[in-house]
Amino acid sequence: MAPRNQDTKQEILRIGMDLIKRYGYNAFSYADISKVLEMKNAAVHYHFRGKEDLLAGILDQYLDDYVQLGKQLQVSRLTSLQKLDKFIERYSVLVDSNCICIIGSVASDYNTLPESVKARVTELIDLVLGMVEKTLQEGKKKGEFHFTESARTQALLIMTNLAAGVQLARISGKQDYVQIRKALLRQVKG
Amino acid sequence: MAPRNQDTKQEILRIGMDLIKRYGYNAFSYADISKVLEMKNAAVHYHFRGKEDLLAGILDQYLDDYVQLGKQLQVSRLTSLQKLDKFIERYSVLVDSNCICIIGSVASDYNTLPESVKARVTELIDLVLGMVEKTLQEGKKKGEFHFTESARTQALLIMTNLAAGVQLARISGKQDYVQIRKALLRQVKG
DNA sequence: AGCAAAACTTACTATTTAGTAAGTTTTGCG
DNA sequence: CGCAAAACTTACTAAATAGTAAGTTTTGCT
Repeated sequence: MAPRNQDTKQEILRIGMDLIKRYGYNAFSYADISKVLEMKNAAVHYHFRGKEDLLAGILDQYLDDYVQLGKQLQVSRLTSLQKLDKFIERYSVLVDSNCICIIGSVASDYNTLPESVKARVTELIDLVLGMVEKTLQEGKKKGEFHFTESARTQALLIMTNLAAGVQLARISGKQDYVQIRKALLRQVKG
Repeated sequence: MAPRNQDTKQEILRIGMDLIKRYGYNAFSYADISKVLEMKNAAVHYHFRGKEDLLAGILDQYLDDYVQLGKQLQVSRLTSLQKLDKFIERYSVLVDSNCICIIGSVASDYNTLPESVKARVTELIDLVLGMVEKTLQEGKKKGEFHFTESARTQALLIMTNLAAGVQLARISGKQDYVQIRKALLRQVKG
């Protein structure tokens, strides 16, 4: 049975995020969400005035999610490699669920996004890129990593490999993603 | 003035391709095309029965385009590096025109594409990936390149760096793309 | 010039879309 | 219990969408 009451807003966010990762921002409607919840369109509008607000909510939650992950990693005793792997693991999950990453999804639709959310997309990319860069920097200092590019550039390379890697995997299969994953780890390990 | 007659079909393909690279398959309509041509919706339907057929036509043309490039490179006296650069140059042009590559665009929308065109997307990826792989292989044999991954894997890395690189560039600016471009060239040069 | 095919326009349809206003039910709280 | 706010449903718009059928114009060819 579909959840009710206060959970509904969270459920809408969850379903919306899944739809974006699966089909993209321009390919889902309020009806898609309300059908899953066995509710009416207007119920979704009650929680989020418009699709614009819904997207903003989804991005905000995703931002929070990554801030959370960042804090977790900071207090953990994981090696830099393990931290990087926790990040990469998120992409592997996407491949197995036939999805692409939110960043890649909204980036592809960027020119069609409402102006009010574009800033959030930039913020999200800065956050994720910063996290990877920091982990790389730290790992290099500790002697775990041995890449020659700047940490920022190496983070860019990893991000693009993964983002496009999951996009490719939906078409040509998981094997290509696996190869990319292995190769980028070899790159940073040196 | 908008072109007429036999050129119209080609114009529709050109405009459609531009719209896919700029906004994505799900974010443009027949009206967008007919407006540019100063014609009616039905005129576009005369040349392409449905959006599905239009997409198929666009992908076919893009396939032809790449086959052409492949032949050109084969008979040319360019070094492997110059060949690779001709390929990369296509992505630089995209960045400057606020577009992403067709492959990345349809890959992001893959789950929403009509079944009849999915095979063409696979074909396109195989073709492009094969071209890059071949160039890398050839360059390594000639001593121009010195990468350690298999040519296939290295081609995958380059493709994903470029595809996601142009997606990223629309948001965070050209500078990131330029860094990626430089770095991937350093990678293959060894 | 005449004619047939090609290249359109006119005039629609059915569906989906985001969104709204007003009314009803549910829920938790004093 | 009673009541107010929260969480919905009902019942709609208005606009955009892909698509179609039938009629008109344009074009190239003999």
